[in-house]
Amino acid sequence: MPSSALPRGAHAVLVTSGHLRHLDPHNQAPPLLLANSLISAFSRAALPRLALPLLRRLLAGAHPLRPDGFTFPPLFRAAPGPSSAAQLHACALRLGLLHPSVFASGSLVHAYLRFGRVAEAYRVFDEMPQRDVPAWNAMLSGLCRNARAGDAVALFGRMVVEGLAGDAVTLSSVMPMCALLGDRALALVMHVYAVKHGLGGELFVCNALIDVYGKLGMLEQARWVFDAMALRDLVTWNSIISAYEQGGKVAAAVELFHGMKECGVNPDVLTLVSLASAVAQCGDGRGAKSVHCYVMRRGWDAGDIIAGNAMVDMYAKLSEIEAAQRVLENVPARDVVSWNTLITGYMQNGLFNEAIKTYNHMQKHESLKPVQGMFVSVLPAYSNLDLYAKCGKLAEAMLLFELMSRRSTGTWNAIIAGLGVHGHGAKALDLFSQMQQEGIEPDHVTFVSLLAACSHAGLVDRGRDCFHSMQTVYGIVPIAKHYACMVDMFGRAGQLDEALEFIQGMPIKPDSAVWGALLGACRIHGNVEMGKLASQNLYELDPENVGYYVLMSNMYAKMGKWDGVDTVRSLVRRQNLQKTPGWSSMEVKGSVSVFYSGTQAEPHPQHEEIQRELQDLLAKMKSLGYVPDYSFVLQDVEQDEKEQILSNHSERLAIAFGIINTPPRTPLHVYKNLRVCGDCHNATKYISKITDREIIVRDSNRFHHFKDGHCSCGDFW
DNA sequence: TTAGGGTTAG
Repeated sequence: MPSSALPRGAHAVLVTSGHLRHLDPHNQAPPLLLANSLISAFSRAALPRLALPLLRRLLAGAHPLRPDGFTFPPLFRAAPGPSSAAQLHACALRLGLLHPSVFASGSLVHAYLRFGRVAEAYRVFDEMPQRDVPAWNAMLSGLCRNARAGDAVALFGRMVVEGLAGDAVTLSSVMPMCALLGDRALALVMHVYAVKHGLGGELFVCNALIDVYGKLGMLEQARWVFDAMALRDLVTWNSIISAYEQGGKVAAAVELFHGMKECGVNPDVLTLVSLASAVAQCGDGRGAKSVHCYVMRRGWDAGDIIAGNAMVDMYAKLSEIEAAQRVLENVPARDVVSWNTLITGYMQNGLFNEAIKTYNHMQKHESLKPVQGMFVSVLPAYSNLDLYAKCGKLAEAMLLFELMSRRSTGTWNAIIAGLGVHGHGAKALDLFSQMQQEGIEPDHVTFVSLLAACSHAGLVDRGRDCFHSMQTVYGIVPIAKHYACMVDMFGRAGQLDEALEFIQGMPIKPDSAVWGALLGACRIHGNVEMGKLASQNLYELDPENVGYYVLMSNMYAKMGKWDGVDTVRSLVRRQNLQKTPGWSSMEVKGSVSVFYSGTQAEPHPQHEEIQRELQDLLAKMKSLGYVPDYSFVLQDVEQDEKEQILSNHSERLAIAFGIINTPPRTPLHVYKNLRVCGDCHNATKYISKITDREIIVRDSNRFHHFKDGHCSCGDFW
């Protein structure tokens, strides 16, 4: 019976029981060759348990054989872990079989890198007397797999310097690094390299190019590569569809999906993952259903965790939370990502209680530890965004905080700051005591939050205590920021003389934040004389900042001191000061739009609509009694132009954009880089009433929560 | 019936 007719298992039994030589008396093949073939076959079948004993049998069996250069590469490939790779490495070295064989060394490099042993791989690679292209490729691809993008690109450079031309494998290994590094120029260079080396038509190279261009947002280039391809496979289609989907061109992504089917290419899980994200992005509920059906028909939702999670994410993004939940319940091997997706979905839809319930459920029933940082990352985000958005939801944020198992100083700082900006000074102080009880060491950031909390809540004495104990108990030397908080605290409470005295007693030079706090307080309380003192210091410390001139001018105007207004204006004119460009951003359906004050060289795509909305609002505001406050305009222009300038402030553009692009009564969240001007502050009160929306503006100073014609900040302008 | 390297992901 010829040995080739034996089933594989029989080979294994024969070989491992020492009957190799007797396997087949008619077979002329030398026993070593036969053994090598078997080792190779087993390792290709990923059966290290069968492959590795063969080596032992060869070396120490009844009839020992000396392995040759062909024996080790498949063994390296089959190594189940780094320690067995190291043992094989030592064995090959002992037998003198490693470095003479480029093949063996190259595959050992690959083996080490599979287990993240970069240093060992480098050592073997550097010791190789000569290296061929596959050896370079093993090193390059391994570095890429270990996310060592910089090293990989550097090594590729070394290869180029040594005059060795890479091949298609080289390029498709290194190309993804451009995306990881976010390096568009490098992507173009690699593309040129590919064309120069005649690899521009290689399937894998093109696929990698499309993927990289897509990830870097270079859709035109991705499309160009795609269109030029003579042969496309599943990966090609997946890459181009994903590129369009990630780039927000969802209609094109869906169209390509149909094109793919017309070409007779069968979609796989990854195709549907992109498609799910595309239909979710364009709010296509019906599309979502058909994507889900497609996935179910193939059983992917039950069998493939990525597909299942993608379905959860899709429904969550469409605010179909119940559907998301149902899908999740049917994902058999739910992991932390699955839960995180659902919880994030709840959060995005404002269902904080559901999020917390789900979180509890996950911990109780799935014995899954939340990824370290899952909530640590969510919480600060919420203290800055959602948390502030819904003052009433502060309780839920606190609950989330309670749920967190490991709380660091940073987490505590976040929740204390969150409480502080909403005026819950006393609660912030309570939490601080709790923090002390738990033995968490506060840092200087904690005290900035605490002092700001005291300031916002008008707790002057408590603030003074904090400032004191910070130094005596914790040995933290106050920095200018702490002093500025103190000045702000005295100032808001109307204790302007205290504030000034405090500044004069400072052991360090007061900076612009300190004087700025005083100026702000002077404006609130209408103290022009002290305001002058503060602004003079500010003009010296921060002469470029027009904001202080605006405040001063506004103050003079409020008091009817028009000559003061003129003086400030001429100061601004004489120095030819340019206002820091103000911008505001707003997030609608997960994408952020940024608006700049005034007319733009490149107007927003919805410019006309936004202007119409603003005009419409202005008319309604005026009918309710709104009077524009031109003291916030320093430009010397006609009155109607001033009105135009005011209503084109970036925060108003953002608000108008939000009104146009969200359903009625959806709360609007605006972030502004500068302080909201007094006129916009007033206007936003009216807008909140007219549109019956909550409008939350986070400016460089604080949160403003507008609702039903009022603002939570309580400042009067 | 003898050998090493490659592209897409929630």
